[in-house]
Amino acid sequence: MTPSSRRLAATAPAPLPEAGLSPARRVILETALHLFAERGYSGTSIRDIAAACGLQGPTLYSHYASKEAVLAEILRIGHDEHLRHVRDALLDCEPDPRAQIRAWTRAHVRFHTDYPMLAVVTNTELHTLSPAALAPVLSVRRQAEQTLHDIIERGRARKVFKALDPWLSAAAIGGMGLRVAFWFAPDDEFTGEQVAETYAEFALRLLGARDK
Amino acid sequence: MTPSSRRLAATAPAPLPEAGLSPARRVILETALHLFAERGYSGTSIRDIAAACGLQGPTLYSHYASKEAVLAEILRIGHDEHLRHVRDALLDCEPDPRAQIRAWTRAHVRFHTDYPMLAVVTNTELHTLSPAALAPVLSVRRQAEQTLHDIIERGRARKVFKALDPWLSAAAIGGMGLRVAFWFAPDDEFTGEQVAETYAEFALRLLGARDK
DNA sequence: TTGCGGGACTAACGAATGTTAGCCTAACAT
DNA sequence: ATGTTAGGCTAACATTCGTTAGTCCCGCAA
Repeated sequence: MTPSSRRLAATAPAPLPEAGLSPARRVILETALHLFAERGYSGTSIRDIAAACGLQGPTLYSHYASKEAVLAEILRIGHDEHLRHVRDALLDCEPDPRAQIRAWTRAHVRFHTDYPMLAVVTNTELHTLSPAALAPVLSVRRQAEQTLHDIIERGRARKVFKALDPWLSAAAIGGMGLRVAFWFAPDDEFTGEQVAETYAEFALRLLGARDK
Repeated sequence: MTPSSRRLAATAPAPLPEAGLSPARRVILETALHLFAERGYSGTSIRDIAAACGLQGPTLYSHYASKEAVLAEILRIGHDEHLRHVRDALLDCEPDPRAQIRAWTRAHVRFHTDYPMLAVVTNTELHTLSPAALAPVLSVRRQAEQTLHDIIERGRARKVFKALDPWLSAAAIGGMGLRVAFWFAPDDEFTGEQVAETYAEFALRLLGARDK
């Protein structure tokens, strides 16, 4: 919502939450993530990425088979991390649907505040992937969405939510969280925690959650 | 939120809500809009657009000075139409902040359901514009946002909203509406009207609106 | 000392990019 | 008939694209 000449507010990518990457691969991935987030995948050339790493273009092919392979790994890491966020949040959470919505939304938002570039690329460049590379990523995505749908359905069945349409409720909660990645910056007026907390309350209100 | 191999659900652009376009320009703009929405600006070549119009590449330069000029006009139309939506909605609306939030959100969402491709490009490719071309578009964007902020502030002052942070509330309402353009399709389970109506209710709940 | 592999390099390929220049045709008002 | 204009064409430009091939160098194990 906040207009600016930049595509997203964050100015540097957070370290990738992925173990087992060789140092060279890590540098390439994080540099590519930075450029993809700011200029988009098609707007970034292999030579752009290499130059920002202090390398020559063809050198990247010692580490990745193609430009698309770089994007595919970024998208995989992004979706894995998002799913891990929401799954972990639900694991240590009371079984009350209100607590679960709170936990899910907080985790969802925290992913977008803590990894804004990863989140932006994850959500804007999905379509760029070839169908073969896309399938496993979409599967992870669906799992994260399913957890939210399940919580809403359960809350409705127990009459703790006076939700309007459950599918639209999930779309709204997911959508408002997605957008955070574009305007959030670490040195903002808000901390990631504050945004997450507030959005969790928004989600509960939106679902018509009964007071505890 | 709905995963698919396509970037957005809509399959064809709605006719551009702009009078005074020569027939040739209109065809070019709508074709370019279609391609930009699906593949992005950088992922679409001037020859792609021309071919989809049944033309040769260089012919486009009889109508637009550059590829960027095509995008600039699309973005201008998109932002103008969005602002017109929310402004018109507020004009025939009672002065009650609840009615105004309802009207604003409905208009916001309707823009995204009725012109999904325009909305997607408008929100995805803003950053691609050069600073000179960007400035007037950003100005329009700010006006639309300001109307929402004003309503929220007014509702808080009159104690009809028990809003949490007003800026975050606006970001959440705007963000959940933005996202609609990506999953909405005209032959969906929902009509645009239903989505708009539901999201308007979401907005009121999110703001903690007192019952009338 | 030798062998080897990781990681970097340059040169080069064919294709595609945005754009310019120059020309042709059909329609229409004078 | 004439001039004008809108709208189209082909040829060609310099540049950049993703990618491949082949080479070199450095560190380390045998």
